Amino acid sequence: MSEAFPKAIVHIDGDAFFASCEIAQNEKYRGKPVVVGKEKGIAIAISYNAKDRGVSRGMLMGDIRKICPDVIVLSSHYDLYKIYSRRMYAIARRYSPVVEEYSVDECFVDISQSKEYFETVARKIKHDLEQDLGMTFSVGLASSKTLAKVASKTRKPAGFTVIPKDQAHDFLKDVPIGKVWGIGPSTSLAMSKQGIKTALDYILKPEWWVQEHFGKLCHEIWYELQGISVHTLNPEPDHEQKSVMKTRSFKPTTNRAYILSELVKNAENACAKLRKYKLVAKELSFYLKTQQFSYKGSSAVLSFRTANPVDFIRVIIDHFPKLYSATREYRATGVILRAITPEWSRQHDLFGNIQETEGTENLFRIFDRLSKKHGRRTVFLAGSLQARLRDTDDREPYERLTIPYWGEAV
DNA sequence: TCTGGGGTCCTAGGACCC
DNA sequence: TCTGGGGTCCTAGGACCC
Repeated sequence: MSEAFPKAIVHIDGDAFFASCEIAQNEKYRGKPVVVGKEKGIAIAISYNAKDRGVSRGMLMGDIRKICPDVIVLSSHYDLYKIYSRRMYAIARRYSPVVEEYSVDECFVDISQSKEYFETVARKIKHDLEQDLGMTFSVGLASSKTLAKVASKTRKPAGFTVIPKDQAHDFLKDVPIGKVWGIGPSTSLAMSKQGIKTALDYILKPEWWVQEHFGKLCHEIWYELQGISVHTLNPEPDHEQKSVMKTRSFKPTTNRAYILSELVKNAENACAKLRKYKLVAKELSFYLKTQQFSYKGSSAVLSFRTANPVDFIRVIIDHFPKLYSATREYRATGVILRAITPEWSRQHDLFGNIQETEGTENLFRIFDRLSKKHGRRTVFLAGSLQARLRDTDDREPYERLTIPYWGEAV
């Protein structure tokens, strides 16, 4: 323990992580401009080499080829990135048991218990990561998570930055308040109205003032930026997921039937994801997003757990009239399933709802298998047909079959 | 980043109950 | 009957993150 580091937190950030994983797998790509996202037609991840050539996130593949003809375009392989991610966590755990798996390409490590100099340990972690994984990492060391994040961001890629507590002011005077972890556009705007431009401006405000003008989260950030740790690491290996969501944007429209069918499709896809991971859900919320980016939503709690879209679609159809206005243009819908538990935990309820829903759920499992065999979503509910027609260029005729009790499949 | 998709957490305000 | 004050639970929506 020292003055400079009452706690010692390391933040590790994989540089251009998805692209770096691809390069680590395939040495022939090293040093070349690599872009991941072929399947979506836009750049999801960009190697630093490609970044230097002017490629940016979200850029269309067509435009990328124009400015960078020798670009290597790859599809994304999330399973591969997960493997590298787990290796990253494992390497961090060589140095401390307290590792927070923050995201696929980032983690925090609390090395406060280390006997060596903190900086030496942090450098070793970085060295091991780069040696073993064949890619670079940006690493920050400080006495709080937020400050460690500021540090790792300071130099990229392959940066190594240390912010001792007593030097926080020097670093923060050049950090725009909106770049701080947890301060988004809205808070950033509110702060600039109060004359706060940089992170230093912010921590120089007295505590009472911060509490009076901003919420709990900002109050915590105020401490964190001074190097006083209030955000403890969450070392739970893989805390289970709390929600599953499916959303999709489309060309602005007022077409009621189409919007409803988008919702049905999202519900189907969300349930397919539940079934894939052998999960069931009890709560549903869904929303419509207007052209002006405002949201109108609704939610409901079912009396039983299910992965059957029909159960959720019933609710959606029920609530839809409350939300939809014929005079508004909409650009997206979303379906969120909450209160998620593993399938096997499902209890039978008093009214035997489980039987009823299990019957059709098995049907969906058969559909899942058909889809696996014959390509994505061979079979789906007629309610989402309109949403699906948009996706296919080849209007091949669908065959409809009517299934008793819950309507038509196509 | 004139704006994609998948997540988490916080909070204002209504409903309901003393 | 009208009234005040306070607590809890829930929902809808906001804000942020990667």
